Amino acid sequence: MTTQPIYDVFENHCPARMVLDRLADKWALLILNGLKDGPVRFNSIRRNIKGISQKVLSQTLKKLERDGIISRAVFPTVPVTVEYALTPLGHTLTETVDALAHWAEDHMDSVVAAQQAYDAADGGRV
Amino acid sequence: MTTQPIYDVFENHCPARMVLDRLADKWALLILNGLKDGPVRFNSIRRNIKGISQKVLSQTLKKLERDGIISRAVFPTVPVTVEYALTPLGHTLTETVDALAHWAEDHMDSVVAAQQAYDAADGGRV
DNA sequence: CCGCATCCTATGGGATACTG
DNA sequence: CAGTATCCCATAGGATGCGG
Repeated sequence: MTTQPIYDVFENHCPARMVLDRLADKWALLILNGLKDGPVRFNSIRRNIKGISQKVLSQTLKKLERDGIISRAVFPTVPVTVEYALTPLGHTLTETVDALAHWAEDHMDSVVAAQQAYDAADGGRV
Repeated sequence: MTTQPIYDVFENHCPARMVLDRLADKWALLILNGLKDGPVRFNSIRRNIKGISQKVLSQTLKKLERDGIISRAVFPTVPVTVEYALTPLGHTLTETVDALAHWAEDHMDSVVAAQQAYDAADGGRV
């Protein structure tokens, strides 16, 4: 109890595990990545991220807001306008999230090649 | 223009989206993180990652192997010994994955605080 | 335009038991 | 030790329709 406050993602009940879990979500990662250049409106995000449903977007945004990673601003226009943006806390994430997304784009070829090699060997065993 | 066939994680059918999806998995992230210091045996990984089931571990390892991110080495001892390790490709990921895990550990307090504030406000509205 | 509510299916993932 | 195979349930998440 004295000096055990170091958090560890490998521990089952550590809050850090929970946080990592939130981040380990493709939709969340894509949303965060989409917000890195400034506030974006709901339907704009939705259009940017191909394939996301309105429900999932809504849910994910709310979770991220609850986590203090993004903020939600409502403008009383008619009809209403809502903008989502990264909070300062959220900004500390952009680099990392960006890195992950870029890794995916950069090494995709290698991954696809590896998959084909694997399947051609005995992975595709039937 | 020169290099426009750049893949885009925001595109629905882009392979990069698939790769990101693979990475956006808390178990995969934890496994990769656990392998960053060298080869580890199956049950050892399992013990290190609290709460992972043997089924999920097995599945995730296989996927990562298929993706060429980790390698699997079998030693014909009795009983058999199997070691998992990062491939060169996998090594290019460690920094990023590490960053994500560290972010979770470092900013967990802020996240938890944000959650409580959110719930105390109107998030907990019933 | 923003987003909640509902329905419904597919999948993730835990527990358990068995093989090489 | 290192898995594979089942069973089985909880949840994710798509589709659709309504309300502010």
